[in-house]
Amino acid sequence: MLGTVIQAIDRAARVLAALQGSRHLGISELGVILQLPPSTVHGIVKSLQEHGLVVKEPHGQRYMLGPTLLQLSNVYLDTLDVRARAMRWTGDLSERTGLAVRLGVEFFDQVIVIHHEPRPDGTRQMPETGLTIPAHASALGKVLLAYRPAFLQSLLTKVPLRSLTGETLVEPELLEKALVDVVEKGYAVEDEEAVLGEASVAVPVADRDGEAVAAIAVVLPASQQPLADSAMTLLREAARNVSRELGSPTWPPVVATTDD
Amino acid sequence: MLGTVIQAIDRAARVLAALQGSRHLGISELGVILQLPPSTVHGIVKSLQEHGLVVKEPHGQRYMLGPTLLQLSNVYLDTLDVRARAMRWTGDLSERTGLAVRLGVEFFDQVIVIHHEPRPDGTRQMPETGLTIPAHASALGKVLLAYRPAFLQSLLTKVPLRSLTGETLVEPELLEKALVDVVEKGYAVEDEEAVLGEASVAVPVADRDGEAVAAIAVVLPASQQPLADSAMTLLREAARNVSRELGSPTWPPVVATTDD
DNA sequence: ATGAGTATTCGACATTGTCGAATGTGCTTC
DNA sequence: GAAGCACATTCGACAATGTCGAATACTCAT
Repeated sequence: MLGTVIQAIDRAARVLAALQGSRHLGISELGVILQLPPSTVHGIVKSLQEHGLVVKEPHGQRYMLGPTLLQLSNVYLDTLDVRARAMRWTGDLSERTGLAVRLGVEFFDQVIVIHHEPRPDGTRQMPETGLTIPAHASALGKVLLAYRPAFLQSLLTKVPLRSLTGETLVEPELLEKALVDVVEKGYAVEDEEAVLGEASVAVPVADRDGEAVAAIAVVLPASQQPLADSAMTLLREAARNVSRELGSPTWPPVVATTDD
Repeated sequence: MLGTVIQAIDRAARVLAALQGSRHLGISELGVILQLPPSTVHGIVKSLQEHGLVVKEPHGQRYMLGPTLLQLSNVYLDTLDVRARAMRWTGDLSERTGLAVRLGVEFFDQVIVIHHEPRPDGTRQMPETGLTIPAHASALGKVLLAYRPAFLQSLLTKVPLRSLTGETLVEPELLEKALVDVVEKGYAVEDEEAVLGEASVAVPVADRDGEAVAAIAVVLPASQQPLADSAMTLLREAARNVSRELGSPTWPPVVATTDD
């Protein structure tokens, strides 16, 4: 059925995606973005509104995403076995390294953070759960690309790769070379490729098939590169512990075969 | 158009709602829940899957909610003016009271937490953003019911009201009486109505129309009722500060007229 | 109050979604 | 490994639904 989706549902999802991008949009604006007549867009938006998936903004005519998405996403997070098992270990990791920790999974050509432990220094930090980062520009993403060749293949159908900073690897050949390195070393480094001034190191989490299904990263200021050996050890231990709880026979994982 | 939604989109939303309830469901199970043939359900699910709104579980045939919901909900939270403005004040409130704080808005017959400040005592607490609570069983909800009569009217079309604990108010007359009290006092109390052992006190947040659009609650153990006067003052100040930033001409808000 | 821009309603009809039948897949048991 | 059962997925006919242009209503700025 892939390739033959229900058009009305596809269009509804594209309305949500447009609102994700631009936040507040009127019917006519959505029509322009989606290349659809206003009356068609109106029908879609009203149908989504009925379920709280979109709402009209409080003082105007434009629409925005709605609260049902928040409720559903809470359930999504609750359903993730890897997240539930990682909570304790990522918490420990953050406490013992003094660093923020991210747990990420594959999300189209990106990685999405499904759990975030802020730096345990008492400062106020923006919650990161739900943030998406291009896979090739993040340590989390590079780990998943390295251990999941199908993910890399899928990504490479979408060249040109986006450049976030001057440090982002956008040449496919350079990226592939870097990913070989990741598998050899068992971890990936991100050095200002996604966010200036920010570095991170990520390692894979393996499931019961022994394949990488997630990645754990610690985040540090770029000026404090490279990561201390002690933190590296704690990072690897956390990932190994999560992997063991998921039933993984081995750690680090095997590189998945591409003909899954 | 309310009442004449696009059926395919309505069905897609109902698939999401079914997965919200039961977490993991196969096509046949969804068919039973939705009263639709498996092949129809399959088309819907595949269309949602294309956009990451549902995924197949890692080792099985059943489906679950997908990561796109997390990304979209992050944007939803980011879009909320009241939340952006409340972040600082709820943070202060939590610090100064030593209590957990919730910011909630109306969500069908419930209230949904759009921001959560954990108790600032360094203990690990479950994140509550995205949690929904029946409106009549929570201080947050009772404030909104009291100041937004249309919300109460909508709720009362859905009797019988659900009982969560032996303390929950389920008689419409008792609830309405309690809500009159809320407006007189300017705050609502929740005393083990939603969760045994848990109490909270909530006050309204007003927007530029001078109407309640959200509520802020502090959460305390039921054994520590009633809330200290000092904390009560801090709670009211936080709500007033958020309201002022939203452009409210007055605080506490007026009770909205029912013919909005 | 007026006008422009936009949202919403309405209804004809073509296209799309639906759904029953057939086929394929996965899992359990022997 | 084979068989059987439960369930998922594919296929295609056709009816119902979604689409979209025209008309109407609403909102906002001047």
